[in-house]
Amino acid sequence: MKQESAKERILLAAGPIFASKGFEKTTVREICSAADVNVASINYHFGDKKELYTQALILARQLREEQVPFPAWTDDVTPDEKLRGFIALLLQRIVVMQTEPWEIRLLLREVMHPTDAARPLIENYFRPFLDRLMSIVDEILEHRLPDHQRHQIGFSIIGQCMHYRVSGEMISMMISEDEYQNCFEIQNLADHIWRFSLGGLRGIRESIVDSQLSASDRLSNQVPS
Amino acid sequence: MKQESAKERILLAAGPIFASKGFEKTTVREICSAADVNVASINYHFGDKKELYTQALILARQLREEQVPFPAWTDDVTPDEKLRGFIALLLQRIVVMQTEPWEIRLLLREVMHPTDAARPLIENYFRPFLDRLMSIVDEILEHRLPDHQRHQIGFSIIGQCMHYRVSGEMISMMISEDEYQNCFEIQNLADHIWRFSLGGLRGIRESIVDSQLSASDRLSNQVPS
DNA sequence: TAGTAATTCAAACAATTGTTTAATACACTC
DNA sequence: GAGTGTATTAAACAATTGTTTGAATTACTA
Repeated sequence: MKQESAKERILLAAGPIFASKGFEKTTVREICSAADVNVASINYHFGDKKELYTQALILARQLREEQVPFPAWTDDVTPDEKLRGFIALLLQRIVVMQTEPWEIRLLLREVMHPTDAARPLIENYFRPFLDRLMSIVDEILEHRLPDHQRHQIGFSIIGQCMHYRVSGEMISMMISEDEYQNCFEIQNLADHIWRFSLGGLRGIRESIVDSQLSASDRLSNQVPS
Repeated sequence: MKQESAKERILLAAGPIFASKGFEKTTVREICSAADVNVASINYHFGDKKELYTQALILARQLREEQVPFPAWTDDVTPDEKLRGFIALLLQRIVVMQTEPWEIRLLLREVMHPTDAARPLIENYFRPFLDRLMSIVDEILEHRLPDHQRHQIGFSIIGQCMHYRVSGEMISMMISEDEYQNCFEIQNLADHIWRFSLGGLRGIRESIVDSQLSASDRLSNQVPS
């Protein structure tokens, strides 16, 4: 009298396993063991392993169709504080990712190995991050830069965060375990990246002011020689 | 009358294959076929597949050291210029995709998914690289921060560069092809990352000055109540 | 040149993989 | 309740993996 059919149990068991180990390293026997079904069941119900993976991907997408919303900031939150919140959120959701549900992790895995035509999915997930970030940058700079500069700034901030995901293992090997435990927690990292990026932004803002000044110099305020 | 011994041919053949497919997906038979040796040769000369991988990594590092030595800066180069040079060098080493030598791909693979073979790599290759960057940072700040902060700064700069390598695909999805062609050349990126990082460093330097001031306030300049 | 050590080779080995099979158990209809 | 189609099972299968074996060949030395 099991609530879920064998097919459902396989699908539900496969998702998290695929999400954490990927397609290649996941064995059908492991899935069947987790789903408590016979080894032949995958082939009986899904045809083959690949089709099961596809179904798991589809299921993940259905379950996560709606975008995960960003926190809504009230009006009294300063742009600087928003940036701090954004960086912490990015670190939390994409870098650590343990807190993310398996559906997201599975989809993200697909993102990292861009073999399939899952392009729109990628856009849907990452585009809001970048857009949101750039609008915060606009606020901080009190100025909307040309797109390519906005993008470069966005990638500078995202890149700092992503590095802890992409090279996280290497980083943990390069510094002492003690330092890693104490100084590379999410909040520590968010603080540093926040400060570093605020500095970078301020430098850019000042260079804007300079260029504007020099531009107005050239235009209307020629210094008499 | 072959110039290269079987052992050498195996090593030379293994490098590019490991680099393009990774350790798991590379089969010993493929390597042996490429090296034109018997299947048993790997085990005879190297013991097992894993040791061959380690040797290939070591070779990659040696070749890379010879190919791209670090520039020796003269005394009149300012720390800021050194940072600019460092960033450009890093970008040049890791971002260029086409005509990219297998040594880089193999090394970067190890960065993202380190195996046991990564330990000596870190000590001999990556650590000195990070140290170099951090010493430049020390010069710019005219102050040696605690290690964890030096590391975080180093990772912030390296992370910005790495992002264009690791997420290059996603980046090209986020921006128009036109913008990508015109504004994301290596020199453009180096300029931006350089400026952004200089700003970040300046922010940190000022926070040092502030904390030193407030520290001296507390220590020797107590305000009479 | 004879002999010994090092190397190469085809073949087999053991383990793991995804998949198939054929018998059995179950569920449902008439 | 017999019959029929579906579902489950243990076992085997075929393919691939890294590795080992033992004989054959080569290279080197005394």
